[in-house]
Amino acid sequence: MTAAQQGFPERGHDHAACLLQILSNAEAVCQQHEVRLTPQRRRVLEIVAGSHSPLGAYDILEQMDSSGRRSAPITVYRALDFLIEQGLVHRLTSLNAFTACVHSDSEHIAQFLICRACRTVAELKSSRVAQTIQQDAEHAGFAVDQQAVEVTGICRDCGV
Amino acid sequence: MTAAQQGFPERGHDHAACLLQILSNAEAVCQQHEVRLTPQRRRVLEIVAGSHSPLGAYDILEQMDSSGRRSAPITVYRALDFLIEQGLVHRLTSLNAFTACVHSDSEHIAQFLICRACRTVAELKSSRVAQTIQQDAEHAGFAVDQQAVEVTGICRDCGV
DNA sequence: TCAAGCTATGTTATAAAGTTACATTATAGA
DNA sequence: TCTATAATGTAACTTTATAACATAGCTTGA
Repeated sequence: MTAAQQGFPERGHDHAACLLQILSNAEAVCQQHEVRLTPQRRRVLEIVAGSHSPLGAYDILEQMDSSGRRSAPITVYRALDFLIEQGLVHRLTSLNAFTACVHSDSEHIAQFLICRACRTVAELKSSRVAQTIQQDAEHAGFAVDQQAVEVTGICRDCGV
Repeated sequence: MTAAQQGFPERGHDHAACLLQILSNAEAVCQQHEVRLTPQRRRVLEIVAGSHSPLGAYDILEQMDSSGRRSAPITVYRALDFLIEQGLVHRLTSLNAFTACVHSDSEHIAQFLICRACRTVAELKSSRVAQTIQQDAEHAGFAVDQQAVEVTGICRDCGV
């Protein structure tokens, strides 16, 4: 398991390596799902994965125009929709921002820890949390589809 | 405990009564906190509490202009900020919408069950969920400030 | 191989959600 | 009643997201 896969990334870890891993994983996932990781979608994933803090759609858009030509917002949103569908990117509703999934090699329900000091986001991936929500919701007669758990606070590196 | 206080509201329950309860509770809370529940803030709370499904800021805005004069969005956002601060209203980030708190007489961390069929929202108010998140986050070295748990699915009334 | 159908992208305009900055009015306490 | 603070008004604007329709690009089977 690499640094990126568990809790907060270590400061100064080899991010180029973890980016490569995310991309090669994405290739595999798309092949398995029989969908196309087009250059555009790949580019958006690269940009999102290149940042430890979540990016807004318009932040991504800015980084898209390499050749001076500006893409339209819809282009980014379409790519993001695709990536989210494949489980390669998560949307953080409380921030209106997007972050690359670093566990996409295995099924899971993620929770997000958002540090309000350094803006870094980690996936908690606690099955206890997921199960507790599932059970308590069920007990209230509610059939769960989707869980969105976003926790704001201060990460280890920023706290003291 | 009234219908509004536990799980999903019963269909056809006396909503006028539970609205009154929310408002009288709001009066009490504001008195206790030594803050002012002005007519404007009270009006916004009334509108939000009058709907079982969460309302967007602009939905509230529409219902504000009684005398034909239209208020500016900022008016609604300011009132909402106040109400959220006092714990009288919650914001559902995944919907960009607002809902009146039906438990504001006691401190709690809420989770939200959002029915995607009838759009109704219930507060789960599970301390197990809150504690599990707290513990697992702590274990990852994360100091929690705020939890946002929004669960989408199908409520008892809509599921068969 | 080429045409038909589907998938992806381009283009333009617009909707929806939220904020900034500054002026004015109301309220409470000295 | 004066003053400081809190609340509201007003206008413009930013940010986030989607709609509608046109074009291009793959792919698959006759």
